[in-house]
Amino acid sequence: MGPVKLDRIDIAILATLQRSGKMSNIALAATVGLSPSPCLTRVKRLEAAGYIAGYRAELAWAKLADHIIVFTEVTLADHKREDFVRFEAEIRRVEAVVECHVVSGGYDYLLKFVARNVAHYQEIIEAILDRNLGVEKYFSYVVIKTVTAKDGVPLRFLLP
Amino acid sequence: MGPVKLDRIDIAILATLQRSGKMSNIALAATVGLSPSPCLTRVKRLEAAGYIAGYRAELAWAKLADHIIVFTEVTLADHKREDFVRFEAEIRRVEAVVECHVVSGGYDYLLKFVARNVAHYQEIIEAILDRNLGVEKYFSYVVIKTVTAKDGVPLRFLLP
DNA sequence: GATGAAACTTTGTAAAC
DNA sequence: GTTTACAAAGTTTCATC
Repeated sequence: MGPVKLDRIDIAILATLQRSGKMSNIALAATVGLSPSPCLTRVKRLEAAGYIAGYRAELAWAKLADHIIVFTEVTLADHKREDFVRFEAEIRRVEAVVECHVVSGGYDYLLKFVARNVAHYQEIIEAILDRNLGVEKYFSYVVIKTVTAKDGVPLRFLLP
Repeated sequence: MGPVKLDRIDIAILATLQRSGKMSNIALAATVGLSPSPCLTRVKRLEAAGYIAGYRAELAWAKLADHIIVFTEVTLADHKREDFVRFEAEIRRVEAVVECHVVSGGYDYLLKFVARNVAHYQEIIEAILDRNLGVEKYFSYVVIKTVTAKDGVPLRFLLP
C-alpha cells in the first residue's frame, strides 16, 4: 500500500481497466503502448498499492429485474453526535440503500434506494421509520428516467 | 440477446461475478457448485443474452486523487419537449456529470458531479449556465461524507 | 448435467540486451 | 524499458458417460 508515483502509462492502464476490467495483459499492453512484461509488472504494482479496489462484472439491471431508483432527503430531529452514529449504523444494514451521503445545507442525508416498485419502496421507508432512528422528515424523489450513468470517472479529468 | 430463464445457479453466478469479476472459471464453478464446463457455458450464455454489461476495474478514487462529489438539483425555466431534449443532450457532454436523472416532484433533474474541489465545481456549473440551457435555478449539495456506497445491488433482493 | 483429454491462450518469471 | 523463452495455470472445445 506504499505510495506510488503515477506516470502517463499508469494512468492509461487504470483508465483502460476501468472500462474493460477483463482485458488480457497482452491486449492491455498493446493499448497503453508497452510490451506485456513491464505492463504486467505495473498492473501488479497498482493492485498492491491499493489503487485498484477490485474487479466487478457490471450487470444489466434493466434486463434482469424491474426496479425503481429513489433519492431520499432525510433530516434528523436532533443533531447530537450519537444521533448521527445511530442513524448511520442502522442505515448501513438496509439492503435497499445503495448510497448514503452526508451533505451540506438543506437537509442531513441524501440516500439512494433501489426497490422493486413504489409500494416496495414505501414498505422499506416505513420499516426504517418504525425503528425510531430520529428521522424528523424525509422527501422522496422517484427517478423517472436516467439520462446519464457513467460507469467510472474520467481519470484525466480529476488528475492535475 | 434472446430471453433466458434464470435459475438459482445463474443468479449465483451473476451475484458472484458482480463481486469478483475476474474470478477464474474454475473458482467460480466451485463457488456455485458446478463443474467448470457447464459453468463456463452458463457464463457465456449470460454474456450473450446481455445480462452482463461488461467487466470493470473499480478504482480507489480516494487514494488516486483529491475530489469532491456534489449533488445538484436543477429546475428548467420552460418545460417544452425541446427544452428537455436540449438540456439532456448538452449535459451528457459534461465530463464532470457522472449521473443525471429526471425525478418526480420538486425539481426537474438531479445531477451528480465529480470535481477536484469546490472552486472547480463552481467553474463547471458556471460554464453550464453560460451555455443558456434554460436553467431557471439550481441548488448544490456538497457531499461531506459518504456513509454507504455499495458496488452492486443484492440480486436476491430485487428478484422475485 | 459430470468427467477427462487435448489444444490453445495467458500468466508470471527469468534470461539477455 | 524491450525481446525472447519457458514453465505453470487457466480457458475452451470435444468426446463420452
